[in-house]
This record gives sequence, structure tokens and C-alpha cells, in this order.
Amino acid sequence: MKLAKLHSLLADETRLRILHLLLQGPLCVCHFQEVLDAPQVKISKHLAALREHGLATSRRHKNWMIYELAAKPEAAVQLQLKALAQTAQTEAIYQRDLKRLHKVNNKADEIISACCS
Amino acid sequence: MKLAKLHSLLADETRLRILHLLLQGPLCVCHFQEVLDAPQVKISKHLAALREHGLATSRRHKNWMIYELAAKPEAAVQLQLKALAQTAQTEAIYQRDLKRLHKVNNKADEIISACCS
DNA sequence: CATTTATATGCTCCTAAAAGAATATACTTG
DNA sequence: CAAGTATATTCTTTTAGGAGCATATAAATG
Repeated sequence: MKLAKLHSLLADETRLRILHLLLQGPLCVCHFQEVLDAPQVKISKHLAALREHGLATSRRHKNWMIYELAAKPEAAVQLQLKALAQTAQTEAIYQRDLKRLHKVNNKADEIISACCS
Repeated sequence: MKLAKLHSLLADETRLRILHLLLQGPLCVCHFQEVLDAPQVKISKHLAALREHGLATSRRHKNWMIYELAAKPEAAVQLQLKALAQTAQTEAIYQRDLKRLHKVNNKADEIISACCS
């Protein structure tokens, strides 16, 4: 993928937040909806964009779709994920998302364990 | 600057090429026009965008405008410039730009030395 | 097999941003 | 101070992408 295209994928806060959450591990679509407090269509479309460009993969588990970061992304993507992990520490919204993720985890342990099995 | 906004600045190949050239040192607008083979308006606008968002600074020398990377960019920007330097090594267009920059340098030593004085 | 739950897709609307033409500004030099 | 050179700005057109509604698909469950 061309570098400019990669940046355009990263030029949307929702997708950045999704990627940042994925750095924590695999997640279901419903988790993103809840943590990001965004409608299902929006989440689904952004996940599709990440998947179609090789940043994430998805697999079905029962009738949940589980998304995770691509196992061996190209070098430029790896660099960007590192940068995201680092920069997210300094922006409040990403920290807020982490907190909300943990709450969701607690509320929905059964789904989480389903996700990761 | 928000991370998504930063990426949107980097989501344009012309701006990426400009930034990559700036990693080599200060340059005049006319250099970008020649190396990138792009019209003056286009270059000028993209430089303005980089300047307005704190990635580059400009100063006048005679009637040339000399652009250079900001001295102390915010951390996220620094990370991105590093990533750019690295990723540009693997994309042909940035290497081509470097070659053309050196040709221009040879042809226009008087301007270059003016730029850097 | 009908219904519910979870997710994806098609379509439309709307905004942002890129490109180019024309013009303006700033400085230099004769 | 007139003319030339280098760069910036304004205005318009065009295009890409995000949002949301409606609908489709896929699996689970009674």
C-alpha cells in the first residue's frame, strides 16, 4: 500500500480508536459499538476499511465477528501501530477508551472469552 | 494537533514528498516545483498547509521563500518524520525525488547557497 | 422453519479538500 | 519607480469520503 493511502486510513479518529483498542487484543464488533458509543453501521464500515486494506482480519465465532490486528502487517503499518501506541498515551480520548474497554470486559466476560477462544 | 488531523496532513503524496525532501534540509519553493514537477500553486498551497500546522517554517531570502522543517515539532510529528524517512526508502517515488533533488542542486548552486545562508 | 441477534451492504446526502485559472503581493533590479 | 521574478491568495469546479437510513445476510435458538 502506498504511504499516502495508509495515512488516509489513519486520518479518521474512529479508525484510530478502533486500531488502538485492537492493540489490546481481539474484539467483537459489539465491543467497539459500546466502547466508542457509535452506531453499528459506522463501526462496521470502518472495520471493513481496515480489513480490506490488510490492517485487520476477521473471523466468525457463533454470530459474532471477531476482529484482530493482522498478524504480519507490512513494515509501514507496523511503524504506524507503534506510533499510535505511543501517541495515544498523550491524548485523552484513547485513555478514556481503554477505561471503557475494561468496564465492558467486566460486563461481558462471556463474550470476551468467546472472542479469544 | 489531534492525531487524526496529523494523519490527514500526511495523507497526500505531494505533502509527503515535500516533507521527505525537507528531511534533506531547507529548500526554496522553486526547488519543489522542479523536483516534483508540479505547478507553483499546488506546491505553494501544500507548503502553506504544512506551515499552518506547525510542521514547517518559512523565511524570506531576497525574493525566495525558504522552507524548512520546524525546529521542535510535537512528539507525534517527530515520530511521523522518522517513519517517513524509513518508509520512503522502500517507495520508488521518494528515491526518484532524491535523485532529482541532487540534479537540481547542481544546476542551482547559487540558490541553494542562498537558501542555507 | 420462524424469529431473534449480530453484522454487512447499498444508496443517498453532505462536507472537506484537491486542483487549476486568474490575480494579488512582495521583493529585486535597472 | 517601472518591470521582472518568486510566491501567495481567491474563486470555482470536481472528487473522495464519512454519516445515516434502509435493507440484506448469516448464524442461533425456540
